[in-house]
Amino acid sequence: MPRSNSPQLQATTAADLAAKPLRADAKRNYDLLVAAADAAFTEHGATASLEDIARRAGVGIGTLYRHFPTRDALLAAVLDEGTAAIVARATELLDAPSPSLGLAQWLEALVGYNTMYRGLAEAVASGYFAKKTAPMCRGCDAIAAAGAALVRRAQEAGELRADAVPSDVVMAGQAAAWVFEQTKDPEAPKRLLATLLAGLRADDASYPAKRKAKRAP
Amino acid sequence: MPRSNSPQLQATTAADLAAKPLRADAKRNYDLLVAAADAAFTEHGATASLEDIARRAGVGIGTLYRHFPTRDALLAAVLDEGTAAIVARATELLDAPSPSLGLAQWLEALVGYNTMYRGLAEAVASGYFAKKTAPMCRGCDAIAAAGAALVRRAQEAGELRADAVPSDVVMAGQAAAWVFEQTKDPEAPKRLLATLLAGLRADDASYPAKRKAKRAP
DNA sequence: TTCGTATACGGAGGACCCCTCCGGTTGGCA
DNA sequence: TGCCAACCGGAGGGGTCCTCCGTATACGAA
Repeated sequence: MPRSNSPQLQATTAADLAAKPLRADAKRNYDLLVAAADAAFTEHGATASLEDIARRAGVGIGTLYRHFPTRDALLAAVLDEGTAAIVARATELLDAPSPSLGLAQWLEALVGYNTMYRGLAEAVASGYFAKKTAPMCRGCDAIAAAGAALVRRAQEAGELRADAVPSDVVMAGQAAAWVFEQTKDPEAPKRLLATLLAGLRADDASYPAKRKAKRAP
Repeated sequence: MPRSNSPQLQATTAADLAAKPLRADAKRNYDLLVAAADAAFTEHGATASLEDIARRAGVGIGTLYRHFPTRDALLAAVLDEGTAAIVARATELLDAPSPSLGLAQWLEALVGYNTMYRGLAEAVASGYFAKKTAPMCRGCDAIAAAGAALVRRAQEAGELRADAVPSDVVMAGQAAAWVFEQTKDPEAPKRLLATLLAGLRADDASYPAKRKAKRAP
């Protein structure tokens, strides 16, 4: 069911970006694997057994590893559609009337994305910091960039503290997703996000936050 | 080095709370295991191999499982001291001149606690929601209660929004620790905590947070 | 249509891990 | 000193990850 050569952010996996098209059987197995992985991840979370996924797909374990050398590669392929969607949503919300409200809406969407499978927030977050070669990286970078643009827009509109770090805001979205995974309470991430955004509002008078108050070296 | 029958919160493990004292060899192996586990967790994170821990302790795997039927039981034993300390710190900070500053300081300590081993934030957080029988639960409940007291004090002092959910604040501390695990940037959780506390300040004018603004069903 | 080969397949197998079970050992009391 | 409850150790079954290589097949060329 997933897999759709989305216009932006296509070529998520090595298979896609290789010029030569896959052989017919390879393409078939690729699709079977992605579908099976989606089902398994949904059922057992992002740590579902890869051998089980191969079994579900009716394919040898070797075939799985040939197509997806790494669990993250498979995860990235399965998430392809969703990743494209969240990035698209960001560019869409770049035109929202209220920049800060747009950011808030996007963060909520980000939580939804990171919440598709159990353990996903962790996998995605680690994608941000993985070496460039990691397959997850492409998607994560795109998401981070998309979020950062929203943050900067809100800052330029004077709705967000100028000293807020864009990547922090995106990371906070991940953290909110993580909180949901732990609490299983759908309201928990919303509350977290709300107070977080409140703390990011432009009017300063910040918390005790000892800004650059480190004692001299 | 760990293990100290701390006055409050003693009897963390089944072994402690059983009236009859352990036989000499059992006690010795118990201590060896806790020490080995501390080293292994430090080195490989909270998912370190239990068989490796038994090997380090020079003890059979069966002995490990007899003393600690569950990985969480072992983790709880190893964390014993730290748990007592974080709880003690909370009661100590209950007397801090500024309630909100006291809360901030405690949250920073909480991040430190959850950051002792990689993957600890996850383990501790899941302790909050585990069934009562889980060994981790005792410690987590104590921590949660301690944190909640600090939150309520700040609320009563009018320094924190009255509608803030105490457990949310503690959970946010866990989330900050998780963020550190991901980013490996020691400043990241501090910034997160700072904006969070800023968002929790008493003066309302909250974010777009559509409080109870759901459209009618 | 047939053939040759690059490409892809599958699963056995080694390494690791979890956890249980039970025959053997030992501490400590009578 | 002797006994036995308490304790020990590790073999073993089941699971997962990942590699490697002999076998099968898709498909372009003849």
